[in-house]
Amino acid sequence: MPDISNIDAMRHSLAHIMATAIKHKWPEAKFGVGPAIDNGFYYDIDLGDITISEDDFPAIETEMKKVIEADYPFEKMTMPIDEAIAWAKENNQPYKEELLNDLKRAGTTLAKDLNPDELGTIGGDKAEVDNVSFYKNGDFIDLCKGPHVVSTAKVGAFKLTKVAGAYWRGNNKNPQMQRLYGVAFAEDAELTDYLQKQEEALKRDHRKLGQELDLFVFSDMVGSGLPMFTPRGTILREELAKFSNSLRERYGFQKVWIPHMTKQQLYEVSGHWAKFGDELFLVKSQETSDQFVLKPMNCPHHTRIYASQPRSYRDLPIRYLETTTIYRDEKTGELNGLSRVRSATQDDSHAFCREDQIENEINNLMSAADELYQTVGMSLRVRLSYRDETDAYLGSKELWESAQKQLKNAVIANKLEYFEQEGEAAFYGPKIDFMVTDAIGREHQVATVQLDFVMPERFNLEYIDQDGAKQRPVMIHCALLGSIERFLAVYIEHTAGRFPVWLAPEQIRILTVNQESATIDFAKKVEVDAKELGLRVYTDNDNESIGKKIRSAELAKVPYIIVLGNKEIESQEVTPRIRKDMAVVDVPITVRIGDFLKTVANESKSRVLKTSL
RNA sequence: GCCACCUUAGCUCAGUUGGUUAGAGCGUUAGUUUUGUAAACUAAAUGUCGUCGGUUCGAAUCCGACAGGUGGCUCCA
Repeated sequence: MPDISNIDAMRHSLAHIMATAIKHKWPEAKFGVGPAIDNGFYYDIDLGDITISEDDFPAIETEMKKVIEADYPFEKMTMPIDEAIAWAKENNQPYKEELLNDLKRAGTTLAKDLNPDELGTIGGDKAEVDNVSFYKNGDFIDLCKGPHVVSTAKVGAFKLTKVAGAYWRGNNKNPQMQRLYGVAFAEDAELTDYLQKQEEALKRDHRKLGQELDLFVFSDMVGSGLPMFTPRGTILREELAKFSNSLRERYGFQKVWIPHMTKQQLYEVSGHWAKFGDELFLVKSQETSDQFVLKPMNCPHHTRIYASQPRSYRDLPIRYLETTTIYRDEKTGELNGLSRVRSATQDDSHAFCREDQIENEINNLMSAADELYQTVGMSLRVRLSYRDETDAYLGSKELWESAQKQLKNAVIANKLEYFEQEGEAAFYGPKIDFMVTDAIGREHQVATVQLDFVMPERFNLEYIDQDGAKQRPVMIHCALLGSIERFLAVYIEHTAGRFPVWLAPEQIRILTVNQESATIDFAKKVEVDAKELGLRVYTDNDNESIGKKIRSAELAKVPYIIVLGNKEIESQEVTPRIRKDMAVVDVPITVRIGDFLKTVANESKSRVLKTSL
């Protein structure tokens, strides 16, 4: 049985075995780096004009199995670095040669200049600079630090998964190599298990569910990265935004409204034009000579509202809130469903406050965030991102230190799980990043609260203090959901489309047993009663079997299904069918129709995750 | 933006080495049935085979460009 703790060595050895197979098939192959990674391994390969596709995988895997069955020992050899360079030259391995030359040049400072993948491949310990190590398995020799398994038969279960382009040494100025990925585990069962989990994740894919549940669409005519939301999807967006807003309105935030474009000048002042100019959508006026831009963020606009009149220290904090769409011209290759789009809607807010008010403001926002993520049923932890000792930051050091302390106090006061990281702050201020873990264990960054010392400066924002002197306010940016699109991408996959009642586009589906007018009239009345309570309800009158109508309601993941027929007309009671994830008990319960509707309406209003029925 | 792959009905997908009027299931529509907690029966309609151009006697099929998508790389205020 293979040694489980040795899994990295197994994966790394598989990278070598894959390289061996490639070399057998294409002797002219030039190799880059081939490390072990989470769940597997990869190797970067340059085959000149030859492209490997997934169709080649069976042949490569067969060749790999031959190497594995031959059970060649992995033999370690060391040689002086100059000899190694000569070897690389002789064997026409320019990438290895480049790494070795860097290694020689960098000497003892090596660790800083090479990334870990490269270190793993070439043998990067300071002590080994003079003598680098090679590993030999059968007829294949590779520059490598190791470690490896004893012999090629000891590598466990593997599968080649995909081929991708990857820039040499991760730099897009460098040529692109072909990266072959594989997954590998010590035991066959683990590999099978992993592949099954991948399939599970695929079933939850928000792009797939978005189509199946009729939530959002894309159109070639509108363009890539520009999602449009159907009536159902729009309910999700609006309920989420409404909730996010209400959590802040409680703390004195007021709604504002800004147009979605502006003159270029606004971003020249804010500094975004110089820094992010190539991500801005430009809009040309046919009437004037002004250059317009679609807004890629909202803060500069909001400063204009703040600055529209003189502010007293008594007025602060001034808090603006707006759910509004921003536009960024993302590179096409980076777009992805709802998680990376060109039009994103932020539940954005900006508080303008005094330095001594930071803690209280952050406290409020943390409390709002905590409530929001508890309500949607996702566990939250936060990262406090501080400055480091370099001078890459704007604003006085005292201000930073005071602000960082206030951030931390607010996080502790809210009993949030947190960790601190120096050097992760933005140049304009420290921040708090929100990370949530979804139902299948993946962590996503959803939103940030950021302190900003720079924008008030650039826009010359001020207030008058008690001595009549002009002072600079601090700006606090916050989006609790982040972008609604991105949040939905995470949330759809978290819930697998089974939304809680308050978010469900359709909360109750009424199924009629037959098409007799008594039944239809009764269903109509129940529907009207439900709508009066503010419920989202749909009646399925189709001339289909009740089984089929239940099936289609279940597939639509409607929280409550009620069947209406003569029995219900007589008893005025229903036995609601409750979506499995919401039910607390397993037995069906019969309730009076009016009580049922009231209960659901209450659950919707109080945003519960489970039903009390 | 870069590399690889993909694009056939509303959806999921077949379509043999280029060869007549391009198929299936689900969905939709119509009729029959009047249904009791996860799929009733019968019939019908539906396609610029992503777009444009090329090769060919002939293109869904081969080639090119463009658009859109997928997986990576690079990026993400």
